Amino acid sequence: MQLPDRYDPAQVEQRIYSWWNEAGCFRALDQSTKVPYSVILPPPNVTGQLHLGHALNHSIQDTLVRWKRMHGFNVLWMPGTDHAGIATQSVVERELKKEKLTRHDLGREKFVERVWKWKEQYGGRIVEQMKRLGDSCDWDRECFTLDEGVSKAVRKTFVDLYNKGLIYKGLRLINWSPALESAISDLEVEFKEIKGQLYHIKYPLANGSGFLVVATTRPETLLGDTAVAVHPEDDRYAQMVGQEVQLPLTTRKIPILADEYVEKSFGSGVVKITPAHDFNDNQVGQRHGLPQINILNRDGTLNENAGAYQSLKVQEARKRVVADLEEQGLLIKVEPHTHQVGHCSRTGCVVEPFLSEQWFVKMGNLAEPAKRVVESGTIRFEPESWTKTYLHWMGIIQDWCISRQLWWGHRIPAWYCGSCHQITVAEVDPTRCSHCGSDLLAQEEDVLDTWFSSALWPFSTMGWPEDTELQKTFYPTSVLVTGFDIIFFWVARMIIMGLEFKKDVPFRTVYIHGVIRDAEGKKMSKSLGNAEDPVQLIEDHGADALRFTLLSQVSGGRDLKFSLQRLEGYRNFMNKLWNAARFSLNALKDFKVPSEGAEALPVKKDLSDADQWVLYKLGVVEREMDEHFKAYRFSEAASTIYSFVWHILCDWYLEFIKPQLSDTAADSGEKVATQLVLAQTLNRVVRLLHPFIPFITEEIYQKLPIRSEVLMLDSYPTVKADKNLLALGSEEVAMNVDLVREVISAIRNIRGENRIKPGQKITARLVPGDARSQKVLGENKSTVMALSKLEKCEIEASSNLSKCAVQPVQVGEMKVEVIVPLEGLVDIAEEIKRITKTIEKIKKDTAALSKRLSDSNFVSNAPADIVEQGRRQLDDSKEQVATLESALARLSV
RNA sequence: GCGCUUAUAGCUCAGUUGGUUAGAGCGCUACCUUGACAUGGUAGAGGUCUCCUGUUCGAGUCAGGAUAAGCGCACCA
Repeated sequence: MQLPDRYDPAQVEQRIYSWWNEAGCFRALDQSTKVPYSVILPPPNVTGQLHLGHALNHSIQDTLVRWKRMHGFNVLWMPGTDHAGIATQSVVERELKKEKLTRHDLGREKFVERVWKWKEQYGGRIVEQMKRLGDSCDWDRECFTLDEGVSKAVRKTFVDLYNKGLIYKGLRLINWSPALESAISDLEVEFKEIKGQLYHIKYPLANGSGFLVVATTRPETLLGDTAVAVHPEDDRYAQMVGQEVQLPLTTRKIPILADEYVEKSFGSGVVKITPAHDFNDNQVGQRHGLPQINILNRDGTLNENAGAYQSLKVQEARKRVVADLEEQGLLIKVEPHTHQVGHCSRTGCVVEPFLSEQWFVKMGNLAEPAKRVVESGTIRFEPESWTKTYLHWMGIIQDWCISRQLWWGHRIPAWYCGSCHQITVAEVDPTRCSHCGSDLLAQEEDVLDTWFSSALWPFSTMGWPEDTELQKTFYPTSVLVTGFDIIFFWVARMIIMGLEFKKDVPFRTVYIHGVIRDAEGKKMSKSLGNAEDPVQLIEDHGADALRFTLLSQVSGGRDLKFSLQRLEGYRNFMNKLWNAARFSLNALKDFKVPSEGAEALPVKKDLSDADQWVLYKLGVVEREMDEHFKAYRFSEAASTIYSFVWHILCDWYLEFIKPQLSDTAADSGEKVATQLVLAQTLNRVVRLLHPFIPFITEEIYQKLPIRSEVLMLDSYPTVKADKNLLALGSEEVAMNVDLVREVISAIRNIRGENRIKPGQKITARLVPGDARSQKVLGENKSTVMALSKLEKCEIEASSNLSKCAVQPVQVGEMKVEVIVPLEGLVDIAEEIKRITKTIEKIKKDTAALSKRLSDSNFVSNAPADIVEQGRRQLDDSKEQVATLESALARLSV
């Protein structure tokens, strides 16, 4: 079988994915004797396109899930999409706008129909993109937040919470988005620093005896003022408290009151109080029983309470109010003033505090148990530092405004009675008022905040409120993987709802990863134009390369910077792996697969040092991979296996075995053993890599002589499970091979530094300093010769350093002097430079050690083995320097 | 204001419980088309681990402080 010399992911990925999917590899079992492992995918918006943030989030989950699946768990990765109330409604409204229509022209029913049509047409797009990435979700169970089952769960939770008094409706000051004409929650408000103005305005005293100066950033809201306030202990104004001021531009007189909320030192120390348009003023108003005057319409224009300014937009009204004040001589000064202004996170418009009837969830009592499960460690954040942020937020939590004045979403299951005006809340659409029995019922127009249904996701997707096997098996889920930006929006609310309705946490561990930034560290966004399209990246370089790039940077929840160069680097790694497989398959073409397959063991006496070395290294790698995975150290795991493949397998092992496995090499027990080791190693390497890079590994696996049916369903290699094979590698032999490598590197170093052409055959003299080195060199002479291109290799007992390059080599106790006679080869000056440099380096490196050893504190207090180790090392270094100096002396003669 | 995070090579970052001479990728320099791979190979250059103080025989790692950058929450109208 001929493989192309370049790996082409486009030829592989989609074919492999369909094959897995059709074979049912992604399916979870409702019931099984296997240990369950479940993850719910944070449902992306149906309107969404896969971005790098998703790619990162999904790569982590897919890697975890594949790893667990290979460990024999019954794995459920639950996929789904979110109806995303505002986002989706906006998309369709924009579509309508092109037809010069608004949603009101269509009416609610027609509009919602239209959104469903849009969803049917485009909602699958992001799911298709997820498949390109390799997500091994159980697609048969895919959910949508407006599905019938999920909707049932939403209704049930709403009704339950209402009946428990935890959901209420009330006239409250809420955050209002004039662009959406809807309420939004506290979390949907983003504060941005705005350079505005602070206007100082005269408020004349009603008795005509003077005026107060009020400083405000929002002069137009004075039309809704119902008081001015000063600090109770402010001597400047003490005698005025209880009097009235004449509110400018109106005919109203409003009281001067005292409240601790006022800061004496800010501005003039006098604050206008506008209870209907400011959260702080609202509280002051409640304390003092002030009236609330709403001056805004739903669209952000001023209403009839604004008199002459009615129907102006806020900004326009502000200009006019300021101009009028100035004309009346009431404007004292205008100062530049930077302050934080709330903006709608969806539309970017300025959020208005707005008085309106909304539905709320009472959070206080619900938050308590949700705090406790994190405090007690029942739920663990990874990294742990997010615990503090979570608890802080839970401590200051406000009631959650859950009603939205939208049409797309879960319509609130509350009905208003036309005759008794009471509210009926029910899971099933009622025909009669539960209070008076009238059939004059009208359902609430508002829908629920999208996050309300998301909060139920861990169990609503598993069939709740029905009592399903799926829940018994998979709830609570094992781990939740998400970004920190939705800890409050989503994670906290899932914990609250899980505890309330399932009486158990929704997950045990919350793994929080960082945010993807561009190469300059800027947040990626469409508007900045720095967002890379993962689908394009997959097309250019393959999903595996993209996944590996992302995972190699996932460490401790830190943000990661995306660079194309790095992606190309890992694309190259895929090619390297591919070619290693290509070479190996060729070297194994006459390999006779033993009947034991993956269980087959080579005959111990036939194993070469290189074979034992690679098995030993593989064992170390497998142990490390296990530890890294368990601790969510993705970048470490990625780099561990990367360097094994490139720097152990390719750089050395394949080179070691080339002569033995060449087409012309004779058959022997040793060759068979090496072939078996190679076949086993390759098999284990693709298994180790599979969770990171599923496609290329499966493709290679399918061509391997030793394998079972499907890689993704094969087991994950662990030292414990396969101790027979890996036990054939020994640390002792591994050290021997390390010595051989060091010797080869030393010869190459001499060649390189002395500019000896690669084609130039040279002689090396190796002087072992001990019996073990002598034996090792003797047994591996041909390997040394092949890999350092020697014409002749002498192993001698004594050194003759005359006109020679020399390099001392040491591995553990084994010492070798590597000598290359230079007569007639090179300019001696180069070698003098090289040796001098080496001596300096050794001296510099051991300076600190030497100092430490001469410190009596260290010698008497440090553990004996550390001191002993240091002494030996210092002695060795001195010996090496002596050798080098001797060679140096003879060079210049 | 409260809280969190980060500072290691030119760049991007690893570095787990304190212990040999601090690592990788990219980039850079020189050489090499050697029968898996030029998306490659070999060799090399490049670091006062931000600073100060402490704990310790020993600190990139632990503690305290400073500086700088980033983020979250709450905010003075």
